[in-house]
Amino acid sequence: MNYDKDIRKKFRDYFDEKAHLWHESMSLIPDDPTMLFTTAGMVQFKKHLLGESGKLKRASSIQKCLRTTDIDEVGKTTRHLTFFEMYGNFSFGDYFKREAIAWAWEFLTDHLELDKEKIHATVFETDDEAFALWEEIIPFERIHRLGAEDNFWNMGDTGPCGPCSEILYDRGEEYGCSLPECAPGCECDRYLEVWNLVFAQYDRQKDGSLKDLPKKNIDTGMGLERLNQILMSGDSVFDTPTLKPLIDKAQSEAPKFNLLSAKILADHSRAAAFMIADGLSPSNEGRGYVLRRLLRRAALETRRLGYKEASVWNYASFAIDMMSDFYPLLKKRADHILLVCKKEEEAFYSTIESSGKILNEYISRMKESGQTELSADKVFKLYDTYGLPADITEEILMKESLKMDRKGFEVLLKERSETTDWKTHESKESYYEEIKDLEPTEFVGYTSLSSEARLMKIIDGGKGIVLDKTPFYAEAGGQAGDMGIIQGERGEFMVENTLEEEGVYIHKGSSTGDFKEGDLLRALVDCDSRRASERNHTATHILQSALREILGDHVQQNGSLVGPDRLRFDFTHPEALTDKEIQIIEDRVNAIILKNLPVEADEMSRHQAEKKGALAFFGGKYGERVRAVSLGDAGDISIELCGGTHLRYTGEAGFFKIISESGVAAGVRRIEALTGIKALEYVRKLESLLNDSARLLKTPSEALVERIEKLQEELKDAHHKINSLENKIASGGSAEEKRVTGKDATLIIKEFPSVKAGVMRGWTDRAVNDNSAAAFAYSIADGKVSMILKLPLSLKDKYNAGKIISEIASIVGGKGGGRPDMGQGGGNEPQQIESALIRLQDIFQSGTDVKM
RNA sequence: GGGGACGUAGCUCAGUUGGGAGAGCGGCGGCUUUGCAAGCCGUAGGUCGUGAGUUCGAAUCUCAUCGUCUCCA
Repeated sequence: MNYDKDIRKKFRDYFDEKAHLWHESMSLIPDDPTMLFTTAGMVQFKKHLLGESGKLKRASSIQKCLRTTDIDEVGKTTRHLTFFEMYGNFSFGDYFKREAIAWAWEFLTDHLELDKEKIHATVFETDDEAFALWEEIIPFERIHRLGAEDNFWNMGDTGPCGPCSEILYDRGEEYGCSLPECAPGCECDRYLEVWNLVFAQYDRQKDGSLKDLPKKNIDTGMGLERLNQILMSGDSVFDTPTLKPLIDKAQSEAPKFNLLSAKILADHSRAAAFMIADGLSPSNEGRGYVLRRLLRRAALETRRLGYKEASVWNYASFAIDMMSDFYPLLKKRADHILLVCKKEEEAFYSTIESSGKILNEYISRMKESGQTELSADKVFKLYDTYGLPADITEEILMKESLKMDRKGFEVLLKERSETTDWKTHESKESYYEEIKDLEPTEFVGYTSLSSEARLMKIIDGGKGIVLDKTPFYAEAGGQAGDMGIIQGERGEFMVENTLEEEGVYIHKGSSTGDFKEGDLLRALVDCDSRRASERNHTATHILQSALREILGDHVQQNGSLVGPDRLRFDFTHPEALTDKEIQIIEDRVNAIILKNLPVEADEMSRHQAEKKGALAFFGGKYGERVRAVSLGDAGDISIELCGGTHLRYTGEAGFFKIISESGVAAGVRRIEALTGIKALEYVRKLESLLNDSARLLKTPSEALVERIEKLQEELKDAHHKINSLENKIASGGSAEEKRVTGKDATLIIKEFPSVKAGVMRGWTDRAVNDNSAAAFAYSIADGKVSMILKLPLSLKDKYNAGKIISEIASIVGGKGGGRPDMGQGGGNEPQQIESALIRLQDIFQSGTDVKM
């Protein structure tokens, strides 16, 4: 038996037979921005479990999941993983405890032939119903009542919750902790939790009390790796078909094998591959940071395994090969995944290098002062600010026969993680409560831009209205929602945006006049902005096809935004586009537009669309019936699954112009472009900019560049000339200089016209050098005095220029300072300059230093 | 969402309580030399991220802003 493949099939078949609707695994990245990742099979059915179900009664799935709460346990225990798959069957107000228990039992014992004698069950301490149901199957000694911590499930502080029942497998005493009290519920490895059956029967109120749910749900989850482990009698989840080969690979290839590192690497590289496949990029915040952390932890382990260069990608690649039978997306995006891994590893290595430099400074300082242990706060600073893992710090220190305060570091780390507050984005506004009883809106906007409609409900305090049918396109698939107007007999509603929730279209905006439910209205989409959006949307499809044609098939959509003003398209590509490439792409897109090819949208089955080779955006959700938009005759330019609205012929897009190309993340580029009138306006703006510039420079626009180059040169020349002239003025005209014979040296004083401080400095330098005298320069401009005093070497020990200038400056109402041989200062009372000069001469004549 | 650090020459960076914008590599010119990342001399190259403020004076201090790096469930 192929433990992996065959069991997947058995599971699906078993629940198919029990009339469950099979659901493909959803993305690891849920739509819900308050959730970091898909952490369980139920995430896909969250709405159904909350009682928002439509017709769906029974469902089953194998869901890819990611959990990082126990990331530090991975590899150390027999059962923790960050990425795992979960079998699950679900009932929404349909069957309940009896079936859930009986089927789980039947599947495990009849279909997978687990040893019946070794199966235990746990139930919530007060759940007599579940206990009785189990008693029909297994002897009561193997049924255990456990408390809320193990056997009561909550979705949140309020909402659906209920007791659960876990099926455990007794692996035998040799895996136990050998404590006398060892029993199901114990932390040790003897009783392995296989399958958790959740009986969602209550609705927790705000006051904490429990109310019976009108529709009770079943939510079950069984870890695929754990099940395989039992079936294969493996010691841990790493002894299963999707992880063991990665360990073996490390054993045969790594320069320095150790099992723990291999396990961590196996888990993390696999998780990273899946995350990237689902469109995530490493970043320093939110979900992207979790990916970065996984990749960096993996990279650290490759170092422990003796690798000297980036090699996580090598393991990710192997994981992709093993898993792409079930997750074809992995294979499809393999190049991109490996590229992202490599880039992130390289980034990690360069971080280590630059933070290593700082560590080296610490080390040389330690050696100077004879310290042997690096303090905890330094270790922490290196880690927290410069990204140098403590393990690497220790490794480097050890080479220098030094130590670090690891305990102190860990204390700081703990303090740190306790004080942080980590939130994901705010939950997007939901109108679910207000619209849950409404029928889905009929959308007529593919074929028409206006429609008679009946007002079904006014929501959001009058800022939203729902109709029975509408021509307004709701924000989806990157295309912006429509704007327009809804007219009634007693007023108008200006629609600013259109949203959709559960099939109900919500027109957002403001009303002038009076509306009430049941009114017959006329809905009119703003034609211009809709057309503008359509131009951009069709152009996006053309752009995608041109990119694939010109850059290669590795180009995959990684997000897009289509509004009336512009379009934005993100796609996978390893490097920045050259100007030449951008031009070729622009040319190609415009060529397709000019051919005026037909754009057609057809509804078909998903299977049919796949057969035609339609491109599906990887993060998109598609049901069984899909809409395929094809460009060109029989879709020879492109076919994409798309619910958006489009032009009828490509020619309607008008002029297409790329306005920017930039990077979004490693391996992901972003193109922004304009179509139609907007593109024309853009070019016009450039044109007038050019014309204005040309007019200002009094030159034909063709000669603009040449003219600017010439002007720049002239400007530079002029600067040089001014500089040398100012210096000449400064050095010449000795008549303006005043010489005062001091006690220890001559003092030369000179007044400058308004010039830069640099010129005065230059003069003082020369004056001091040529005459071995002290030099004082000053100038008066804009009601301010500025001055410089420079002393010859011979006065170095007796006089302090900084201090002298400080006193002189105070006379003119300012401050000053500097070094012993040179001081600068100034003030804003030029009328006092004479007394300042007198004081200065006084100092030199008397030979007294100024002490402050 | 919250901490921390950094933006100075083409590149890597230095610039020590505010007081002459620097080094190394690279570029260019010359000399020397037929040996692999050669040597010597000279030279150009900077809105010190951007904007405001404090000050006689800001790369340096304060605030804002943009960007990069990094840590945290």
